[in-house]
This record gives sequence, structure tokens and C-alpha cells, in this order.
Amino acid sequence: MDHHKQTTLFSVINAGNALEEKLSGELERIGLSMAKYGALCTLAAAEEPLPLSVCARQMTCVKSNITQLMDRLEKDELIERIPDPKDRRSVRAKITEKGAQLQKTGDEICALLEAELAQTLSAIDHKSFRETLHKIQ
Amino acid sequence: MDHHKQTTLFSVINAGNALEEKLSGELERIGLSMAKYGALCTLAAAEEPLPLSVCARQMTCVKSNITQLMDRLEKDELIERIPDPKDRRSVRAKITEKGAQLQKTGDEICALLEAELAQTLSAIDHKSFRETLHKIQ
DNA sequence: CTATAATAATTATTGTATGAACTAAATATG
DNA sequence: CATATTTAGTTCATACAATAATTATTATAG
Repeated sequence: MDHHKQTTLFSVINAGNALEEKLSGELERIGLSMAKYGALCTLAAAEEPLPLSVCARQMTCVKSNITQLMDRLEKDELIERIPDPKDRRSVRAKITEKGAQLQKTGDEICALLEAELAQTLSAIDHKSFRETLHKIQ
Repeated sequence: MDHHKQTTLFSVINAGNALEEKLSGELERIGLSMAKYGALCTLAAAEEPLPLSVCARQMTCVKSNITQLMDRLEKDELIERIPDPKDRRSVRAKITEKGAQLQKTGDEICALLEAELAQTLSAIDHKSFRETLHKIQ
């Protein structure tokens, strides 16, 4: 869904969306969406199964979203839900071997896009560009 | 749904998402979403009712998406569907007075955010920043 | 002219995201 | 200790975006 305003505001928004679409197109070929890949990254970085509420906090989304996302990831056998004996309210998401492998493949795809982007932007100072963008968040 | 990779790729994606979220939060206060505002902008710029397929093309999204979006806009009385006597397959979306007014209010919100962004980025050359971002799309 | 193609829009299904209402369990407070 | 509050997760309703399949109409080819 594109917008066509010639402003810096929409330049940033459209550039972000264009890259997101490109990345999500690549991820799709290995059966991942941005949401699934993001969840797998969070779980892979954690090195221990995370409570779903922690996932929601780290991924800055609401709990109900995580519930559904984990449902889909579980159906794909990329994670499994395990009960937490310390807190019987809590459910922890544990990344499977299959999930960990797919996450790594996703990282490789990101690295390729990052390299491609570096080419596109070769004329400018990446670090200052990134710092500028970071001000926006 | 945030991602946390420290790359230029995700700097652009996250910056775009941050601005989009900010804008959509402001638009929400006048009852608009990004999708609704985008459709109203397209129709307001056209100065004549547009066939839904033309809307889909201009907004780079699929027709089924437009069908649903126009359903919601029609329920809000921001557009109305009118039949096309020239081609009985075609349905044209006509922006209402209420829709046109809301679209203008949306433009004002965008202008405020653009000004705010200009402040944030005051140290850099906006034009070259925009051109850099434009390479990405 | 008739059979076939292409086009316009809708419906149905799925994925992603949010918020509200709910259940169960843990924690805090009187 | 009993009650109230908070926290964890799910379910439900809604919005938005995409795909595939369907219907209706128009255009094209033989």
C-alpha cells in the first residue's frame, strides 16, 4: 500500500517499506514471514526458552499477537510450548532445531541484503546515515 | 513488531516503521488509518470518481484489498460507490464531502509531522537524505 | 457470430496486528 | 489469612493485506 507524498516523512516510510517488502519476499522462499523470523531471532538470541510475555515485550507487540504467532510457529514445528514449573501461569517458547536452522538461514538472507544495500549506498557514509535514521526512532 | 539487528537494512526498516506508527497514531485520533488516508488521498487527487481497479493500481495493492477498504470507507460515509454506465463491470469510488474534509485534516497532520521531522534532522541536508532514501525504492 | 481471452469486482481463506474481556495463578495489602 | 490487585496467557472481535477462486461483463480471434 504505497503513498505518494513528496516529503521526507514519506521518503523514510516508503524506503522502509520497500526494504521490508524485499526482505519479506526473500524470507518467504524459505517459508518465513517477517513476524516469524523476528520471533525466531528473539528466541535464538535468548539461549533459553522465553515466557510469551517476555517475547511480547521484546518484540513490542501485544500478547494476543504472540499467542497467534506461536500457534503458527508451533504448527510449523519451529518452536514448542513448554510449561514453566516455577510459575504455572507461564508458558515458555522453545526454539526447535529446525527453527534454529531456519533462523540462521534468515540471517544469511539479511546479510546478503545488507551487502546489496551497501552497494546501493556506496557513495555515502553508512555510519552517519544509520545514526541519522536512528534519531527518528 | 520490532526487530533488533544493528544493520543499515534494519535502521531503514525500523525508522520507516517508527514514523509510520507515529503518523498512524495521529491519524487514528481523527478516525483514519494509514490505509483509509491513502485511499482518500488517491481519490482527492483524482478530481473524478475512480474505478476500483485504478485505485488498486495507484495504491499498489490487490483488488480484493480495495474492495474491503472501500467497504469500510463507505460505512464511514467517506466514499460512495457509483456504477459506471460506460462499463457495467466497473464500480467507481467517489469521495464524499466528509471524506474530502477528513483527507485535508490528514494532510495537516502530515505537515506537522514533516515539520517535526525537519527539526529532528536539522543538522543534515534534507534533500540529499531524501535522495539517498529514494535510491532504496 | 461464437468461442475464448481478458478485465472488474467480489467472496473466501489466511496471516498479521490491536484491544477488550476472560480465566488462572501469583503477589500484595489490610 | 483473606481479599484485592497484578500478571500470564488465551479467546473474540475488528482492521488490514495478500492469494485464489468465482461471477459478470467486455473484447478478441477464428
